[in-house]
Amino acid sequence: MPELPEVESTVRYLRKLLQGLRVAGVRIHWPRTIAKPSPTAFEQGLIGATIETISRRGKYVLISVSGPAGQLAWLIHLRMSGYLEVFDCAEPSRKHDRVVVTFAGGKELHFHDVRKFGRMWLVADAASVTQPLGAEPLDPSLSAEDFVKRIKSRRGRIKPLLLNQRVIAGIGNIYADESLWGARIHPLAAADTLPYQKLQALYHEIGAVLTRAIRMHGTDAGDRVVNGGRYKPRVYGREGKPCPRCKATIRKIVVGQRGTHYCPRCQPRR
DNA sequence: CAAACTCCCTGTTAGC
DNA sequence: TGCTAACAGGGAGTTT
Repeated sequence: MPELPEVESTVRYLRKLLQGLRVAGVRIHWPRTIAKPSPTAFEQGLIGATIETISRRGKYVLISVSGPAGQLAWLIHLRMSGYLEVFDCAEPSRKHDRVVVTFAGGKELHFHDVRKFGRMWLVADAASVTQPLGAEPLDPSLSAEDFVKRIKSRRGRIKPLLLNQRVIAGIGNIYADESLWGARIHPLAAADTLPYQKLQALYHEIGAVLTRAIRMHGTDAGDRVVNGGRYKPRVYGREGKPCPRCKATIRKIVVGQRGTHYCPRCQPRR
């Protein structure tokens, strides 16, 4: 599932291939992919526009385009199973392609999304979509103190907090489990009672895990990611296998309706 | 405010 | 072999 590292990899990939191209056409195979505006308005707004900058906010791909109607923000969220692939020349739409954008010169961007949860927006201001997002975990301006403050100001268990995009943006189920394992924190720990040092460790662990995963182009956890990730999870998806640190058997529980993996020895409760 | 639940989706897998 | 049901999960929305 695409989380921050996978989205970041995708952004770097798109940046190399799409910058400066002019949109020639749009094929929408699954209209619900277009969250805003209507599919027709999306198509009309994009055609003739030029790709300027490509960046990331949380798990959103942000593409700024300039068209006859001025500056617009094209946002893409891959959700569960989406991925973006660029082709050098015309390519027929495949089975799970939901949106295909063609460019002058022949290149094409295919949005492939088996589960149909992925969404796109074309809006005047990206912030209208990304407004609710919390801090960027890799932004240098987010200090350990800020992070701890954000977490401590909330009640509730630590794992659902990490998954809450309004608190910290970009962390999904895999990297939440990986970070908590790294910081030796039990996923059910009450966030506001965790010692300062533990949360500081978590802050550093999140940065380290995400950075390492970006370097590996994300996780190879079944669902496909462009460029094929090589990040190997330590606990995620490793139920019943030995903890890489202490060899205890990794356990899987449900926290906030999400499968949660942890080491009962490294991450004791309380 | 927290947490549980429902919905959106389909490929994969377990069970029979 | 072939069927059905459970499951996975990001995020929005609703209910407890």
